[in-house]
Amino acid sequence: MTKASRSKSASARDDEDSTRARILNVALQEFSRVGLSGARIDAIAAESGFNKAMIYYHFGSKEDLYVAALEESYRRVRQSEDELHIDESLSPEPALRKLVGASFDFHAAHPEFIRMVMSENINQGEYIRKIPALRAINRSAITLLERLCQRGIADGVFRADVDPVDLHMSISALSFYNVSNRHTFSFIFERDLGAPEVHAARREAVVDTILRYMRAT
Amino acid sequence: MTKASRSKSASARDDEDSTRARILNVALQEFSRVGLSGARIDAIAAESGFNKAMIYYHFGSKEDLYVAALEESYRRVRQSEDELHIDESLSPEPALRKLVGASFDFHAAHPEFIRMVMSENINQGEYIRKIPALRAINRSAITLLERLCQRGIADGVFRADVDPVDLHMSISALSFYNVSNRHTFSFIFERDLGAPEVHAARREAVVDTILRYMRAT
DNA sequence: GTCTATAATGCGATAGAC
DNA sequence: GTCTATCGCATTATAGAC
Repeated sequence: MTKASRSKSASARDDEDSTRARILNVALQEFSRVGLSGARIDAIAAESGFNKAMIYYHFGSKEDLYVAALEESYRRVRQSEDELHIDESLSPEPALRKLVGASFDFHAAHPEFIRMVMSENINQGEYIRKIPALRAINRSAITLLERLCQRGIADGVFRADVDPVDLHMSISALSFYNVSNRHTFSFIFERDLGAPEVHAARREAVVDTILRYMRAT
Repeated sequence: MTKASRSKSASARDDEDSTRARILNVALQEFSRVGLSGARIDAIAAESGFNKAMIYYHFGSKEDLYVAALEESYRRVRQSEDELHIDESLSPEPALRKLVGASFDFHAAHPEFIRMVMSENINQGEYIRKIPALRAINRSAITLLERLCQRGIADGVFRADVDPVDLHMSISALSFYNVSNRHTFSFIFERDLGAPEVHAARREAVVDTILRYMRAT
């Protein structure tokens, strides 16, 4: 959508939101694509249909815009996760199976988020530290796992000695790597991770890995 | 070591190697620290004790220098891996346990390699594709796993339906994430992944995850 | 709020001496 | 092979008009 095609009928407040939102959307794409140092304000201006002055008017600096984009991408993750309701009526094993599969699918569906996180780790977490709100946003995932573990332990189907944060880390690692390292892995092992059969097989392996890890011995 | 402190007594050929090697070392650090777009030729020149012209004389361009650094960092990985001899006299389970632990330790010990790989995935693998030799370098890891799987299946301790590349991917994912996502994860979950107890516990969890995955049912 | 024009500097790359 | 000096463009950021 070019700037010319934007509706001009909204209120001033809506216009302001719309301008900010549009710039933020484009910025998120750009930072995700090439990282903080690789991103170009010129490119964000051109793609958003505004000029550079507008970006500085709304966001102050390139770094502040990056922080806003980083926060926005974590917020979207949370929103997507909230839409996934792990039914408490499901028994623990199928519930965990569903949750791990959803995590794998989510990562696969949001490469731009994975790239933002990679970027920020390249930055050694310098900017995420400026957004304390992100802690609360992410820790709901742990609460969910804690309850699930408790139910599974009570039912005798899960082992009792697993730390939920550790479990979360394993699920994330297996889901994340598949997207984050796609290019180098695909090249080296000549296996196209994007191919549907490969993708499906990998999904099964990941779910299976976690389920076996949790299974009471 | 500053340029002034370098020995001047070596032959011309040695000097050339030394110059190239020194620039390459510094470049590897710089690219690993901030990625291709974040790296500064000025910084590499200053840190190596040479000037920019020397870098262009030996490597041609910033991108060519990056490719050389990328190749060098993969070569070092291989070298380290070669030093790990998985004793064929070990029975399959202890051997796999040792191999996974070594992979975890290796990743933890070489954050600069992990950062190079992250960087290159941000670049969508554009530069690694120019180094076909890297395929051979990495696939020896698969051969090792294949033999190990075969022995374990023959002994009846490993399941028979696991693809070695898939297994390699899981081991890498769990080892890699621990380093690659250290900053964001540590911040969000307020768990210092660098702390010795946390590190050791995570190592155990990773080894255990893979062992349970492979165990014959 | 939004634009054009431009300042100010950063940065990859090279010329030319030794 | 190595240096100094500098080119030339890219890029962040701002001034000032509307």
